[in-house]
Amino acid sequence: MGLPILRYYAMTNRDIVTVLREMAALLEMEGVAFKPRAYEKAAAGVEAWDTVLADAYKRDGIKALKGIPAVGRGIASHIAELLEKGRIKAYEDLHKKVPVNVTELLQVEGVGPKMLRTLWEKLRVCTLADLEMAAQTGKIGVLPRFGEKSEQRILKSIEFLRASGGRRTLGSVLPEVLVLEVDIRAFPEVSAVVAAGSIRRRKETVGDIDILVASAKPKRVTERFLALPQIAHVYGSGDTKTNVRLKNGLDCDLRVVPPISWGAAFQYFTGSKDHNVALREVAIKKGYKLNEYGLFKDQKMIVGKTEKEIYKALGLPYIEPELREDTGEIEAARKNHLPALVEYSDLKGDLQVQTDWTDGEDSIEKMAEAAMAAGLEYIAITDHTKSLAMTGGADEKKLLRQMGEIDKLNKKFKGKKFKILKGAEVNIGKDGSLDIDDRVLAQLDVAGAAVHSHFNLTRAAQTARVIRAMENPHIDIIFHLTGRIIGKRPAIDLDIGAVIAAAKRTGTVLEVNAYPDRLDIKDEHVRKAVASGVKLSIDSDAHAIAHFKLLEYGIATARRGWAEKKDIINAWPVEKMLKMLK
DNA sequence: GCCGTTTTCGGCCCGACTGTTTTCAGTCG
Repeated sequence: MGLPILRYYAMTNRDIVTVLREMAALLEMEGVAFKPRAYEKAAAGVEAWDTVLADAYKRDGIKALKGIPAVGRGIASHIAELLEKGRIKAYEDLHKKVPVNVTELLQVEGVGPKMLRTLWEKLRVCTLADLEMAAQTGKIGVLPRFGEKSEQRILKSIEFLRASGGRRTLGSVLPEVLVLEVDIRAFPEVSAVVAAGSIRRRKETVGDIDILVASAKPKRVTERFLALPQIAHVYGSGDTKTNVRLKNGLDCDLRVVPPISWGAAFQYFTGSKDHNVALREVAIKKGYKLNEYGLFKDQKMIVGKTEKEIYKALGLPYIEPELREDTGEIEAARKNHLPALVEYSDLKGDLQVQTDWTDGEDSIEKMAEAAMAAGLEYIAITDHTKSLAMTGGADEKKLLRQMGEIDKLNKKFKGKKFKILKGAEVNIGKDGSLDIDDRVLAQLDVAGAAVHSHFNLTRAAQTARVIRAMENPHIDIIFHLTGRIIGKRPAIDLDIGAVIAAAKRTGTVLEVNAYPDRLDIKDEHVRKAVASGVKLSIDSDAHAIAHFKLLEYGIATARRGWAEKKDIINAWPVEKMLKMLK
């Protein structure tokens, strides 16, 4: 892994974040006060900022950098130096003092900046390989304030680090978590159990599982938990807090709290960390102290039983978990401007459904029946088009034939409150052209278009291509705009601002694809689209009857992007929805 | 180094667990 200072050109936001994080750690090693946290916050600010800083800086200079939250004069000038020269002198000076591979080594659980400093001073540990070697040869256990157990723990952490490889999609984790919840709920001493953390906030990927339990007998609960068959390794376990690795490779925290503190604990362990920090600052300003046991005035507990009463005591309305990312929700709450989020029960239709006419598993009729059973009132059949030959993509003739089949089925379903709409997932070519003739597109109820190839064009080319598809007078929706597959394929390089502006101008809807590996467009793009007045659809992209339940993940993504029912066209009745389309 | 419903100076979130300690520093969330 090369150090960031070696990349002289094309400095990405990610590179900047990495350098700022390293500076935070290096300052911490030096024992410098407060600065580490300032650099951490600035790194988080850049991470959440989605304009390309290299471009913004070229255009607007240092001003573009100081607009980022938690970036002030000092760090802005560091970033500018990095963008211009590919290096930061202050970073290099720090790195010279303790020349270790900070980013790599800090991934080792239980190893922090202070330990790294000692390990370097005494043993010249610079890399993960150095650390492993030192631990294996017993050199760490004999250091002051280290011991046999520290050494074993480091080796175990390195092993896990190599084995796991990071976060998993919410969709792949949630079903397993629900099983775990059921198992724990069966303990007789447990009065409540719930997965908090990023799972409750419905973040698209999950790094670990936070299970919160209310019980008056924490020791007994912990014993039972540690005896569960899902557990692979115990990192640590105390009276109220236990940390384990599950057999599925994920880490899991169990916290047991007394029922009286349930609300405070639920709030605290739901996070996000940044939301909590901001909330505690609100508490301090009001002369309170907020922790996982309650809201306190001096030593006296004011509230703690429910989340609602805590927010209320802080002068705020309840904030939905999906909003708790410290991206303006506390400010919005204070002004009573929180969005009325689209609800999980709000969807009336699904506008992207594949069938056995192309690469789906099931017939149009079966998909329709499954959608009805899922409580929907309409679906659009959107099979692939001819460019996707491997799926048996439809040409104009096949589409017309399918429309006839849909007419027949709609007659059959007459009397039920359900309608099958005629649609297609039209392929967008390299230049933005479409592979279905306009005269046929005009006959569809819902025409979606999507990118399925040429993922590596330049930003300008990708952006122009998608906008050209939007400008077609028949294309109603762009499906899975960026084409990303989480953890496997990066998003195509798009100027999201330009795409959203074009969607607004052309009256094109953007899809929130609910498939857990896609979630495309993602939460922050939803927020931008909504802010620009662009309408969205939340679609399952179902390829089988079981897939309608995936809509939940799309709704979660829309909620995380502050979307309301009025922004989601398939939360509307079918007539109103159709009227909105081109 | 950042930031402002007390503030352009003086603050900066809070608690559990571990290991190596005889009272606490380091790490984590």
